Amino acid sequence: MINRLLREEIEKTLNVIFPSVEAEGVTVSSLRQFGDYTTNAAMVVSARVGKTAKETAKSIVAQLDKSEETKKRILKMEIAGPGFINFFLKNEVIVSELEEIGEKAKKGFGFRKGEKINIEPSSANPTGQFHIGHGRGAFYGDTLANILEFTGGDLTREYYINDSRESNQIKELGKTTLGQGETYLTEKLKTQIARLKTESQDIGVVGFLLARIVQSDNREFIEKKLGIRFDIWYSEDEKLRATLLNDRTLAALKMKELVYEKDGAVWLKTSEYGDDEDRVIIRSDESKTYFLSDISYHGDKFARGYDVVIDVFGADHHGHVKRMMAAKKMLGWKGDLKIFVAQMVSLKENGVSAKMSKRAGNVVLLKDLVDEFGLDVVRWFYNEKALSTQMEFDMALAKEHSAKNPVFYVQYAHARMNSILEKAKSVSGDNVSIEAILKEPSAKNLALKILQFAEVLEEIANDYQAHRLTTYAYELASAFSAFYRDVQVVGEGSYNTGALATINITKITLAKCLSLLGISAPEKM
RNA sequence: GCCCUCGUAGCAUAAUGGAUAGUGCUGCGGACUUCUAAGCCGUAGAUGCAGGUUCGAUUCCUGCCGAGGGCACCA
Repeated sequence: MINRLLREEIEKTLNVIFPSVEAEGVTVSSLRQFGDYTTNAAMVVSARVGKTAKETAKSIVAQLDKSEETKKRILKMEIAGPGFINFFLKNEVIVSELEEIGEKAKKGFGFRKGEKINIEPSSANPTGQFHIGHGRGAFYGDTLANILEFTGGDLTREYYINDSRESNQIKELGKTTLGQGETYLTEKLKTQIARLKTESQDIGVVGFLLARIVQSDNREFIEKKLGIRFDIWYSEDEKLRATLLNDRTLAALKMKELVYEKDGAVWLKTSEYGDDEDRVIIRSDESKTYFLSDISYHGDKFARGYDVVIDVFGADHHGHVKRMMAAKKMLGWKGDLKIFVAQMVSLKENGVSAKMSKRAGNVVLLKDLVDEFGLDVVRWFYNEKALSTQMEFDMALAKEHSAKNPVFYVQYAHARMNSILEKAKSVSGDNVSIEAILKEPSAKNLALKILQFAEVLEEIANDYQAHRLTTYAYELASAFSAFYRDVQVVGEGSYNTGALATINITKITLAKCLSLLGISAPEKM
């Protein structure tokens, strides 16, 4: 790929003229006047080599000019602004790159080749249904997993079922089931209680059995309604409690002298490993805390040999990041632990922000969202925002705007491409090359946008900011719209071969974007 | 009080420290005899405040203001 090749060339160049200086990136130029690709390498490096940015740029360009690899591909290089080096590609190079992207968009990229990656979204409690807050982890995690897989990763999508009968949540659920309380009680829960068949009066047992029903309903919702597949449904009760893994974790921590007793409870010395304070792992009533389970669980994940373990936490759990990182250090887990925090989703009604509160009855369920707008709109809605965005959700406004959701723009572009490809089947080609078509600015612009697909995927594979893919998909659709406006593809008796080939690659690329986003790519609309 | 996030136009948001802060909705104004008008073209409108670092700051640092979240032997 051309940006990688240029990057390597610059790296080599810097090695020659400024040894021991790191290379910088090459990216698609923001504006056409700045060439096709651009690099800020000279400006970044200049301070370290004690020259001005422009002098540095001149040296780099002079050295690049000597390279056969560069000469073959670059029409010209310009030094512009404070020291950018802008590259203008030969059209033949754009064509070959385009064809390469067309192939890769089918087969995948290799940025994360061979890495074993485990990803787990924050799971819903076993006490109720998915609300709009849960959508973030679920959709973001799914899209990110798709992208990491498409860029070569060996992915395991995992869902943690926190169904331990020792947990207080489960006990509360049991009380509610037995009519001893009303915690978590909703109309939905009442129907789930009605499905429960047990004679037991033990709150732990009853709560556990009810949680199974709730979790099973949630699982069905995730698979059928959200269309998200998981490779592993990891039951806390089966995998951590029943196997005594929690006990072994505890023993290991004791052996390493990482715990102490205080006030009848067992504490973990997390504060010595970057956490704000020490944490209880065994309560004074001898029951285990959730944190101990979480340590066992993550230890188990790393023991399974993942190079990278990714968690998506809800914002209300962000305090857990430090303690998990502390646990990783303590136990020396090999591999990367990446924890992303999805910010809160709040409600807005009549222009006024409101907290989502089950008690106040103003919870918006994810199910209702999908029923109202359809999965494509909902997935786009979540996928277009960074996890760090504290999004506000206004149901009334969403209804008003859903018909104008950008997802339709992108899907419409795809349907149009398909329509053109279909139409061309009835006529013959005129043998115009892609290179000839590139003389049209909007065609060249579209081609360069397609080349950017590799760049976007590489960025996401590196920094996990999966929402960039929606931005890219929109830009690609937009570049196609301009192309469609300016270039007649199918004429009276023939079609333009180069233009049709361009459309074909565009369609493959756009369809791949949509499929990675979990959104359908309709053939017609 | 302490800790973590976040503050970008009327609204929802984008921007590995880069060139003129991108996009959608809303508003205003256009074009239709043509491969799908769910489309196209034009126009208006934004980085909370004050410093600092840098050739260059929406981005990094400090303080302030504002919003959200967390500070349990709940999860």
